[in-house]
Amino acid sequence: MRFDDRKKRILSAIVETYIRTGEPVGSKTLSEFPGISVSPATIRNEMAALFEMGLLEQPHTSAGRIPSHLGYRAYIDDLMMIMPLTEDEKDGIDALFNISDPDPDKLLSDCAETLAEYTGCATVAMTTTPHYVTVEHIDIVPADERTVVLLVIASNGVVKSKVCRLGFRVNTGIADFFRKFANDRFCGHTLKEISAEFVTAVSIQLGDYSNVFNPLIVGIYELCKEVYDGQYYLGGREKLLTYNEYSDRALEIMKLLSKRDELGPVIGNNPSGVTVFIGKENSLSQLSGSSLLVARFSIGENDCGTIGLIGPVRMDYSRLIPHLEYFAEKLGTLLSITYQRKTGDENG
Amino acid sequence: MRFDDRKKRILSAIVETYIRTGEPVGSKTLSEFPGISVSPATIRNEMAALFEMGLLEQPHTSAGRIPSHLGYRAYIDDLMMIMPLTEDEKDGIDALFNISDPDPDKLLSDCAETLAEYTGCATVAMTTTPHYVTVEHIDIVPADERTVVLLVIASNGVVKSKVCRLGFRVNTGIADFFRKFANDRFCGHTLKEISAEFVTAVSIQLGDYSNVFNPLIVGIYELCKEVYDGQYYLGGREKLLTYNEYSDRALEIMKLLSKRDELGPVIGNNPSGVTVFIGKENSLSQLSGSSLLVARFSIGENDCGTIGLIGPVRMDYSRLIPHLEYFAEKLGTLLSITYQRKTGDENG
DNA sequence: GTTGGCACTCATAATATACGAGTGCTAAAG
DNA sequence: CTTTAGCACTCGTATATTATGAGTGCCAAC
Repeated sequence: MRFDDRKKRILSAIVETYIRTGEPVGSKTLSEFPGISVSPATIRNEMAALFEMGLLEQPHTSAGRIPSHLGYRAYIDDLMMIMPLTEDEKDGIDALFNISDPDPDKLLSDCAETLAEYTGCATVAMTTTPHYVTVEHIDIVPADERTVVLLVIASNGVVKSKVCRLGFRVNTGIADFFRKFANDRFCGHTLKEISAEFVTAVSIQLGDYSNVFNPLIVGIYELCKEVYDGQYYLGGREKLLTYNEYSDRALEIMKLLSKRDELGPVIGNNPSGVTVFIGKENSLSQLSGSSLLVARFSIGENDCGTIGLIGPVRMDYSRLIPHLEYFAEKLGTLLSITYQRKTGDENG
Repeated sequence: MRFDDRKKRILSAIVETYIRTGEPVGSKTLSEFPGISVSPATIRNEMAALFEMGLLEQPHTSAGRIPSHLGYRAYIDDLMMIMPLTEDEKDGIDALFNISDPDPDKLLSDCAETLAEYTGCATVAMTTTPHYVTVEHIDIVPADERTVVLLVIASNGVVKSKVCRLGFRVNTGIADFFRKFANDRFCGHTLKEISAEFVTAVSIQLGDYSNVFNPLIVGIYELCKEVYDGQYYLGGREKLLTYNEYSDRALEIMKLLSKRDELGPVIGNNPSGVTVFIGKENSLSQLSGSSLLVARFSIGENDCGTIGLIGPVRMDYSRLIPHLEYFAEKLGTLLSITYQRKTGDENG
């Protein structure tokens, strides 16, 4: 049984119609398609063949056909026509990101929200930090009599700060001492290395001052952890409620999405470009009724995070895939404004 | 018609049973209540009286009664027995907040999430900044060749920082110049005053350097705005899906909650203690099927924010009110660890 | 004032019937 | 060999009908 051209056209028509209407597609409907000019009976024969090939399913005897997971897969891999974004569409998306001086974290959470609004799907946005990233510099800035701001700058350009209140008055001498101490002990170490044990070991080197400086040491640990863990934002989870596929599963999925531990590994380990997981292809059983689209984004050559869409299997792949791709690209571009590392160019 | 003791006991029993079961309560069920030892017929007479008084409603002729909004109001204001939290319960809540060195913003968002988990309601947590709060100090810290960290310290003790990348190399001279300039222009002004116009006016005073320093000036503006706007966090919106009251309204309510513009004013303007809005008492029409509990929290004497619960009108007020109150109290205590202002005590 | 008795209401569930979209198969036409 | 019309069959959905029972309101008796 050959997967000939007419079968392909019929499968495409079924997938596209089902995505649009949510109703099983029958032979009569298909016969009215422009590209398919044969009688319903012929189409029924073809559909029976496609069913044999595992590309279609039948909810019940007297209903039309819907695509199986394999059917979607064939459609996405071979049949679908991806429409490149028009310049107008690109401009529209660009306008959503029109912020003068984006804070990287805020940019990412905004992106999750915007992407959800734009696609009607739930979204995830997360960053990942490579294992080789090290602490490049630590600074401590007296801000108030008993308040300092602690800074950790990582080798990938990420800077995090934290306000620490101390039990004693801070003068420049103390600040200078601690700055030197902290930089000596932490700089050059990878973020991954800086565990609770590592920090304890450093702390005891302060001897009698160990207790006094403990809030600062802990602060450095927390900042390193924050940088290494990266961000994890969700957007538009409530969008799922608009699909009746989720009428009684929405709560379960919404809970799952907020579990970074579960979703993070699934989303974070993907090649560049857009990857599609259709229904049962998802490793998490709770997602078997959903499709997951993920796209990695990068700053220059450095892969640094993922954005993802979660929606019903019956989602508009041909529209969403290029849009997700463009969002990822845009995000990388915007982040590189903030994260471009120092270059040889030193004038200005 | 007197609102005598037996009527009160019957109303209480109806409210409590309805809250527990979600089903209209009938005379037979009530007759089995320990505190009510009269026959169903007598109870029916009393219920007819309570209905006349507007305290009960009847979904249809052959169903039991449910409390009207007035009925809930009477129950909450006069009849309900508030159970003070046991020490065990308090310890349980305290344990949820067991963080060594809380970041204030994170503390608030965690609180929203924890409170939702604890109560099964959707939650809001927000801070408000009084109009009189001023900029106390601005600092600029070179962190990297072209990177500085900008700090704004407000007179209420809130410190916010932001990383700024600049188009030129920063040395201590430039940093010192800008620090002095910024402090001269901004310190002492209320956060409210620092508008876009104010910032533009300051910027042009830099003359030829206006463009060069613009990212920093804008950064200060954004930080001031961030402090003045305060935080707004939501928690556990998906909890609403567990109540069938929301079966078809969940999306609408979930969208409403994320609109800070709409909910903020309603939640932010309340006296201290716990305030209860039952169903139609809410000024937002979308909340007419929900009840809203809000509690203000404060640092020392300074009122500084609100936490709120949103759930079905049929919520367990007698349990939730004291719990919300304790959460607010706890939050104030924990925040005061971070936000305690400098005192006369200078040793250490 | 309280209670048992009883007819009445009405939401819910269960059952029966009708409808129709869509199929698979067969046999005839191309 | 492919395509198509015809037709009996399936089965989910919609509609109508009936039964059930929880709960009420009212009345007369205690």
